[in-house]
Amino acid sequence: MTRQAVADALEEIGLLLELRGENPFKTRAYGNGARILRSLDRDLAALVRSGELGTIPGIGAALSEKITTLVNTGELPYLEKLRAEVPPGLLDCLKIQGLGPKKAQVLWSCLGVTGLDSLEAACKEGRVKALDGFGATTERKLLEGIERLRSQAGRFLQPVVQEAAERLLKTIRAVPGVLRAEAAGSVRRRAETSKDIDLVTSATDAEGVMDAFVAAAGIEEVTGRGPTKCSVRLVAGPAVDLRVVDDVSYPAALFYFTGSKAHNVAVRGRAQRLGFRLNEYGLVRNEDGAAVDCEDEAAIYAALGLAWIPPELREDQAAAHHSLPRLVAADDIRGVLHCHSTWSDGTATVAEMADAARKLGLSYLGLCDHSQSAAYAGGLSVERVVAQREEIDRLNRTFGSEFRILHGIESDILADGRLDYPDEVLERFDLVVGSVHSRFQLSANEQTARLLRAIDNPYLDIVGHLTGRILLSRDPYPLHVERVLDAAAEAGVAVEINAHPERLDIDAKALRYGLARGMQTAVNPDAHSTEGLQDIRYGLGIARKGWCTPDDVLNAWPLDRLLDHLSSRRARALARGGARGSS
DNA sequence: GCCGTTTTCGGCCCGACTGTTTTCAGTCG
Repeated sequence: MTRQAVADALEEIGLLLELRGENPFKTRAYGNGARILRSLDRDLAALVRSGELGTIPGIGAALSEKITTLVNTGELPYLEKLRAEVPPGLLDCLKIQGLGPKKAQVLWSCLGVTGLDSLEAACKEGRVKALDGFGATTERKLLEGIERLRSQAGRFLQPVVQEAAERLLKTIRAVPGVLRAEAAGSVRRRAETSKDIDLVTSATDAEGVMDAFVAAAGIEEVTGRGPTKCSVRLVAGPAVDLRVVDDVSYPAALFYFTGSKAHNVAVRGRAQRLGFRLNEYGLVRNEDGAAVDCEDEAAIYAALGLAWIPPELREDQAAAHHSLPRLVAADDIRGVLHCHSTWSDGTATVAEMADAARKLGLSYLGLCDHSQSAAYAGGLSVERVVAQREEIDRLNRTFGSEFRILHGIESDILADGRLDYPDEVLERFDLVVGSVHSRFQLSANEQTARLLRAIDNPYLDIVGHLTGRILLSRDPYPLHVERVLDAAAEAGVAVEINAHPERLDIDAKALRYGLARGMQTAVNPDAHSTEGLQDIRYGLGIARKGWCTPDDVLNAWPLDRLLDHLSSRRARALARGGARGSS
């Protein structure tokens, strides 16, 4: 059993125990265990074999034994027993914002709620508001929550679909006779979430490819199979469509199944105007019915007088543009800004994070742990800020010129828009990220005023996760996004692309709006572990979808340029603030 | 359930907000 699957099992035990009303510290121990496993950068099976599991802080005798059983046998009787005692649908109910285990337990025991359907019925019949501790508002919010959950059902985050696609492609490419194979659809376009996975391949032996495909690991059921198309559903949830074509048709098929629908319509329209017909099998000249020889996608675009359009841009009007930007790519990234360490809620030490960044070939690491008002995340008091600085200075002396840790902070933006340290503390940081972590329920005007005041603070360098959204789970808070981006562009404050796959905040559309007004950005992994640094690839997808060039991205700049920018930006902002007599 | 240890059991991150109350419990970050 994989580390991820074991972590999921521990997490589920924690939730089931909570629903049974167990000691909260016991349930938390399972949740902690799941988090520890997810951020572990060692081989779990090897840890089990060597008996070192119990030496990991947070993993004691009980968890160690259960993890060992899961790894060795793939099952756990203890978990099966818990599952039998709690209705499975009750876990779905916990995904509703504002409904925790205590209330779910009451709904189950008093009203017989066992899932979203029975909860919806109970709400509509007014039985929920009659319960002690519940009221009409709660009942209404539960119904809204059910509605939102249903509207997002069947969508999956990038780590799920990207990794499944890569794994299946590896299987397909290993089949004899396979010439080309790629992911198409929303996965290739790097959409924030995907409904399903589309794979396109060219092969001399379609049957052989499909045989290997349906035999791949992680497939729950085969839902359809014909001569050119095979559909399956994965254990992880998403459906996968595999299309096998001959190699001549491959470029057109890849183009067609990559979409988006709007992009295909635009390009087909252009083809029509130029006297061609474009479908999933190829590009055909109308006057003589001859197929145009296109050995790859670029040739199709070229035949229509267009440069090849990167899949990330195939959402809107890209086909109407004559020149496309040189999009930022993984190779451009020089460093990371905004990640955490054990000084606050990260799982790796500063030295470990720095080491991981160096191994990725990066030349700087902006460490931005949580600030003092983030008590839940172990935010740094002023004294600990000073101590952390000493540790960072000490480490920097060991690196020489090839690597540098920047001492930053992720400072909470308070409800009134102030940052949560006085200026004399803020000025000591190399880098200040400001983020909203509380008071999401302010009105759009209040939230906007809050962000605008933060942007006016001369010490703020980067706005963190602008809208607070959590994909598939929490909507953005009300905010006049464009007004905030206008102000950030004006003040020279960057707005990050939070690269965590559950956030991807800001989104590509807002990013493009800001960039067009001169705003800068940074692709920030917001990593809480060494592994989390890898999330930068999801942020790059958004950057590219937002038409972002390397010049727009602070962490695509060499360290010298970044440091010059940060110091001159602050000097300008202080001069401006001084002139206005505010701070 | 984990940890640290006064080696047998008590403390475990904590403050703010919401909706329900009339002083608080549940949820969240």
